[in-house]
Parts: sequence; C-alpha cells; structure tokens
Amino acid sequence: MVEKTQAAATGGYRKGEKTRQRILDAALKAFGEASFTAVTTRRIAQAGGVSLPTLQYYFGDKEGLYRACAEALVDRYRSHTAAAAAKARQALQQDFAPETARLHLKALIRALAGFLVGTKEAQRWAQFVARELRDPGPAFDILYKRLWQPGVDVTSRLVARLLGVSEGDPAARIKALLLISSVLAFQSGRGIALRTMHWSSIGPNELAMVLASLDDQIDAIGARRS
Amino acid sequence: MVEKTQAAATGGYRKGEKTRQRILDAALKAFGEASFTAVTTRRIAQAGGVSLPTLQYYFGDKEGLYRACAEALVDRYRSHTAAAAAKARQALQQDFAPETARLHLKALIRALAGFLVGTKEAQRWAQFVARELRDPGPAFDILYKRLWQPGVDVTSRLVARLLGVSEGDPAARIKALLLISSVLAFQSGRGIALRTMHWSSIGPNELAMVLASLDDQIDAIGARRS
DNA sequence: GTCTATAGTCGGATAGAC
DNA sequence: GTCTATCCGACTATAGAC
Repeated sequence: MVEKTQAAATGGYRKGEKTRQRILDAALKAFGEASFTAVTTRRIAQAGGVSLPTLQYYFGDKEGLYRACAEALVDRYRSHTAAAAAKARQALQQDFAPETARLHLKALIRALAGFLVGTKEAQRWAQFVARELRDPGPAFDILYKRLWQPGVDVTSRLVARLLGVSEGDPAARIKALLLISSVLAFQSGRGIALRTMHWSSIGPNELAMVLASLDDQIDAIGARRS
Repeated sequence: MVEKTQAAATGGYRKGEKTRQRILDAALKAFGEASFTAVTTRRIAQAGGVSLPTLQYYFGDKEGLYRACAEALVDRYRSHTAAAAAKARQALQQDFAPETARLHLKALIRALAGFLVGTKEAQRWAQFVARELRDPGPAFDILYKRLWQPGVDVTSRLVARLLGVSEGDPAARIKALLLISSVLAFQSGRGIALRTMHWSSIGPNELAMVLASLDDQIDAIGARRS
C-alpha cells in the first residue's frame, strides 16, 4: 500500500511541486537554525506561506518533514562534492603514489571547506548535520549512511595510502576523523570559531588561513617527526 | 532586594542543600543528554525524586536551572584541569624554549582528553557544552567566558610560542582551535566517533591511539614540511 | 521546604468544507 | 491541494495547604 505522502513525495505531480519545495526550503532553514524540538511546525508553515495541514499533507508529520530535509540536504551536498570525490576514488584505484594521494586529499578537503564556507545555506546544513549526528534523531541513519560514512571512507583510504598502511588501519581512520573534524570546526562550529578568532565573517582571507592550516595538517601525515 | 532563589542559591541553608544537589545532578544528566527544549522539567523533577514546584523553589524557572547546571559544570571541570593549566601558564611566564612549550601543550591536551574520556559524567558535560556553544542559549556566556575562552587562550599562547610568533597571531589561534576541536571530536562527538572507528567503547587502548594522533598533530606544529 | 491541585499556554495533528 | 476551525495532550509556572 502506498501512502498519500509517498505518492506526493515520489513526484509526478505538477501543481503541488512548487508548494512542496517552498515548505522544504523553509523547513531546511528552520531545522538548520534550531533543534528538532525547538522548531515548531507552525513557524515552518508560516515561513513557507502555507497553513499547517498543507504541511501535513505533503510530509505526513513533523518527523517525515525532518527526514525529507535530511534527504534533500544529502542530495544537494553530493552534487557539490561529487566531482572531487569521484576523482579521489578513481585515483585510489589507479594510482599508488603517496604524494598523489596527498594532492587528492588536499583537493577533497579544500572542496569540502570551500563549499561549506561558501554559501550561507551550507552553514545551516552543516549545523543540521552536526546536531543530528551528535544527538541522534529521526534523520540519523540517512545522514550517517549517505553522507558521513562515504566521506570518512574516502578520506581514510587516502590517509591510509599516505601512511603506507592497509585501508582499514585504525590510525588512518583516526587521522581522517581528526581532519574532517577540523574542517567542521569552522562550519558547524562557525559561531564559536568566529568569536574565537575575533573574526566578523569568513571571507577569502580567513578561508585562506584556515586552508593553510589544514594543508599543514595534511602535510604532517606520513611525514617524519622533526 | 534579594530573591528567594538567590538566597537559596547562595547557600547558608542546611536542610535543603541536599535536595538542591539532587535536582542539580538530575538536571545535569538530562541537559547532558538532550537539548534545552527537548528536556522537560517534569522529567528532571521525577529523576530527582521531587515535585515540580520544588524545582522552581530552588532555581526559579527552567532557565535558572539550566544556568545553574552550566555553573556547576564549569566548577567541576576547572577543578579537574586546574593543575595542568596552572603549570602551562607558569611556564609561559618563565620559560621561552619552544620545545618546553610543546611538552606543556601535550600535557594539557592529554589532561583534557583523559578527563573527558575518563568518566561517563564528563561525556555528558562535553555534550552540554558543545550544544550550548553551537546553538547559543541561556548558558552561552557562562560557558564561553569561564570555560572555552580561557582554554583557547592558554592553548593558543603555547602554540604561538611553538611557532615563534606573537601571542595574538591568528595562525596560532587557528591551530589551537583545530587542536581543541580534534580532542572534542572524540568527546562531544563520541557517539559518531565510536561508530566511525568501529569501536564499542573508548578504553585504554583506544585512548592511547587517539593520544598518539594528537601528539603527531602537536609535533607537526612548527616543524618543517617534509 | 515540599507537596497537591490547577491555571494558562502552546504545539502537533485531525475533521471536513471548498 | 489548500484552507478554517478545533481537539487533545503536554508543558511551564503558580496558588495555596501543610
């Protein structure tokens, strides 16, 4: 049996698609700014310019809307990092030189950081993801399996190559995790990072400084101690 | 005019002190596990074995209780890291050798990581802090000024010494921020870290691996590129 | 100090008209 | 598809007895 909401979600509609998108955008914004419980469906409906039942018509209930946000977010994120990720994966299959892995790792991190810092929307998405992964809720599985896990996997495989160890090596995974956390420190933790750095915003100059430090961190992987 | 709640909070009471503490413990646990809005005063009261008005009697309202939790948390945290922080500060005044700074930095990070990973309580505190700093609420100022800022300051001063730059140098602050974020990745982000690493818990072996990677990261500061 | 009882508010979800 | 009107439950906070 197919639920109404499923039918609506699957697409194939013409009239309601625009409304659905408006609601989704409003929800994505709201859930990016505050937690699941802190956000009210009333506010989302108002922001989307619809009434409460309309929201329920398209997404069933609050959790359904929340999950739909996660799905949408993953899709948009993937379309932005697909290029760099594909290149990295390709390199992992064909090339075995550690230094090439380093370049791909830098490119990957750069793509991630650039994307995250780039748009105001991406900042909210990062907060959404960070919040959901830290305090697992209705969208945890979606975000973990489709976003976090693939990202960590590619990264740790590149790191493993750099260290000259096998792909599943824990040390490589740790370093990958630390690297990703470092990027996220400036995004999901953007507010606190700004205050800490005494910056009013993250512009080109600030981004360059962050990227330089991230490059340092990548350069340190597999390097001999001084 | 002194409010009742102020008088109760200030101490000087005998009978109610124990009750107050029970409520505070229950609240600290609850707010460690979920966000301000997600936690209900009812549950806290029940967990603390008191009725709702009792809670209000001691802390005024929900926000007051929340702030009291932040204060208590900061105090406990400080008593645990005071030793290492004091040593580091002392060294900053007396000693100018970069390599000594490196040792103090490692000790500081080690103390932080060990404390955080050590007790189950500390894990919840870390979540509380992370949540509040990411999504500023009623306790933001307390946690930022009394916990985050002092920590980042000492760390970045040590890093600056290592890099041979002035204390306010942005590059040093960035590296300090990344370093602290790395530690927190395994604490406030403990759940996701466990899953990522395929660990069931963070025991002595796991902690050793994390610390090794953090040491690597510290070793890389101020080192020449390979 | 701590309780029972309750007021007042708000949020999620539904019924049913159009 | 989208609305207005409404229900119901849960929550914070208060009044007032003991």
